[in-house]
Amino acid sequence: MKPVTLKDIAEKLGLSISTVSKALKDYPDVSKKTKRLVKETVELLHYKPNAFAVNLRTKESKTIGLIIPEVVHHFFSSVIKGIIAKAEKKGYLVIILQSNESYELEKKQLDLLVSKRVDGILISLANGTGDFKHLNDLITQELPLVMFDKIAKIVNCSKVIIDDRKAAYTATKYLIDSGCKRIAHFRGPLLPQNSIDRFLGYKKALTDHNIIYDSSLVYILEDMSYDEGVHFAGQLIKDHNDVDGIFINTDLVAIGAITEFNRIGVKVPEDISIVGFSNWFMSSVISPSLTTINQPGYDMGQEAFKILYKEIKKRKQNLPVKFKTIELETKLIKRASTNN
Amino acid sequence: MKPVTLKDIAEKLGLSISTVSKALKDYPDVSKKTKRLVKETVELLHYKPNAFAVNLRTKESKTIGLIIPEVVHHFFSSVIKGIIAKAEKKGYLVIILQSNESYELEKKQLDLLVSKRVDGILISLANGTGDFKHLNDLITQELPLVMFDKIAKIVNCSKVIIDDRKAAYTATKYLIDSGCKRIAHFRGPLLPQNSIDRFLGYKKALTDHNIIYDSSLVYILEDMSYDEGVHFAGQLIKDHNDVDGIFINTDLVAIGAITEFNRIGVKVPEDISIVGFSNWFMSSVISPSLTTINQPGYDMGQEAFKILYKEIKKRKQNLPVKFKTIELETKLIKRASTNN
DNA sequence: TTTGATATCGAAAACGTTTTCGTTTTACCG
DNA sequence: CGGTAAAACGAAAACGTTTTCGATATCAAA
Repeated sequence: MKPVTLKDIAEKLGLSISTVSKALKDYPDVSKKTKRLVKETVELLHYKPNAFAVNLRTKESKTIGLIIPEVVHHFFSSVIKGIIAKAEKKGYLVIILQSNESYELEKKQLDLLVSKRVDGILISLANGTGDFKHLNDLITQELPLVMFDKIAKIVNCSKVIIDDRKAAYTATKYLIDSGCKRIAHFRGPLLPQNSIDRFLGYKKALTDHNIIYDSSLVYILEDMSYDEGVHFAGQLIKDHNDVDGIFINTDLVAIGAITEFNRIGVKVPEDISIVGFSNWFMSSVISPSLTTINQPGYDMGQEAFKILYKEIKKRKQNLPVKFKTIELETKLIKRASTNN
Repeated sequence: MKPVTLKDIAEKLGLSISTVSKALKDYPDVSKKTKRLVKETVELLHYKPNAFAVNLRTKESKTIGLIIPEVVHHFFSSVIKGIIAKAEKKGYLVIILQSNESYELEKKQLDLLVSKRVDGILISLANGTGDFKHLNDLITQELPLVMFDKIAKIVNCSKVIIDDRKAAYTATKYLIDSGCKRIAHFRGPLLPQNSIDRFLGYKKALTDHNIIYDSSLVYILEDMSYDEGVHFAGQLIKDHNDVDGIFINTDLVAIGAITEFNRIGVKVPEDISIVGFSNWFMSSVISPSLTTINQPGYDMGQEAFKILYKEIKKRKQNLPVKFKTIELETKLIKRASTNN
């Protein structure tokens, strides 16, 4: 019941292992006759090359690693889908690991992947990640690495991102244009670049339109959950009864907020307008439906893999690789949680 | 810049490769002194065992494969999370593939995984899968296989499921108990076992409560999407103006239906009560919130991996494995889309 | 000192493939 | 038929580990 090997085929055909191997890879120094013979026998015996041996010999696993903060998440699962779709086309498999937004775990997972000797790594950073040695180590090891969405600008590798700052600016400006004068912001934790950029976009939109920035209107959320949305919506109303708009870092939180406003009788958008971020499917369904920024998860996954794939190929041929950053377009999706 | 190998350590220490290897695995025939020495040098040189070589030698990859119909799906991403959480604890990595509800693709992905020589496979069947040869082949190859959620009863392997029939019965009975007399059913495609079972549960609940089963009230959906929910909700109203309840195969469709009913002025639950299935997060948020059956995705993932892990261990020791089926509890979540 | 036991180590095969390089066979031309 | 070039094949090393089994070193007891 042992699996069939090249040796078995060679013996059955009275050939050498080398010839069989070469026949299968269409080497020019094997006659058409034997090639045909070998391929027939391969079919017959259901031979499958032993991936372990191939890996060892060729020093590549045709496998990449993917680390994301959280799997149960509309945006990230779209990314996953984009990645495995593209990867499959190129003959790569994808190992998925979750950092749970923890720096320690992220480090451990990264280590796991290099031990497994994946050919490259895609990563979206955990909120807890403020130190980047583990990533820089990869780069000095010359292991292809591409960061997407939650990136660190300081790390020298390829990246796939959106312009969070611009998108946040657009979102906030839309609130201003629709008549809001006093606009709050529910932002994410302090470390991640995207929550910083979204905050900066929000702030710039205000000052550009002669609205004084008031730091007491900015709420720092920890885990960006539905429950936090509920909580801070209530809190906001207590703290500031004059707020007429909120730009919220992520849709899930915005949905929590809308639910809470519905419950306590704050009318959206009549009393308070809301713009979210990411365009979760849910956002089109909640009532009132949520105006938000569309974040192209699927495309981001595809692009990230495409870059990684190119870098893997370059490295294999010992060619120099130059890192690049591509920025994907976002779009404001206007719905019912804002006026007009 | 070559990676450090056992040989490097052996040379540096004037030992043999065998001794170094054994020192690292705490063989009893290596002195404490050399063990310490070896381990120090391992730290010093940052030695990491070459996984390819280990795989080849030990004939195992410490990797499992996971095939699901669709990644961007609340239930399935919960399952994924449960699986990788448990797998990580046991030192296993998870390769995820997507069948896109296609039988052909499912077969191809399965093939990919066996070529990669994963140690075991977890699978939830595609809607299009009606033939099971590809699965039975795995079993004769003695490759551990565990099916979950969307299973085939006929395939002889371990399974993790819920009692779809009972759950559907409960859901339908709840509609009846809350006063519905004429209850429609939006079911899934014909092949998958769970859409069959849910239909049977629905039917039995009706007849057990003296409601005549009317096949014209059963709508067969193809891809279980939000859009289908919208479409069939409209259709139902046209076809039967006397319907006062619907049991819908899955929450996403139910949400489409609710949205459509809201739009065309059919009141839920006053005019029509709705019960869904799966308990997507979204269901608690839509208005009216959706009464549904909770399906424990995370637990299902964990259980599935636990069984697979045991089977892998058994096989390794050449012990006989007996297949088992575990059934997880479901729960009716009462919300606002039903009376009372 | 010899013996036997025990502790410590190393040689070597094996896992299955890829690839280089040398050897043999075939074909062709003079 | 001899010679040469091309075509077809095979031997063997290499990838880095694990593990068996035999070899050596150590030490106590006789």
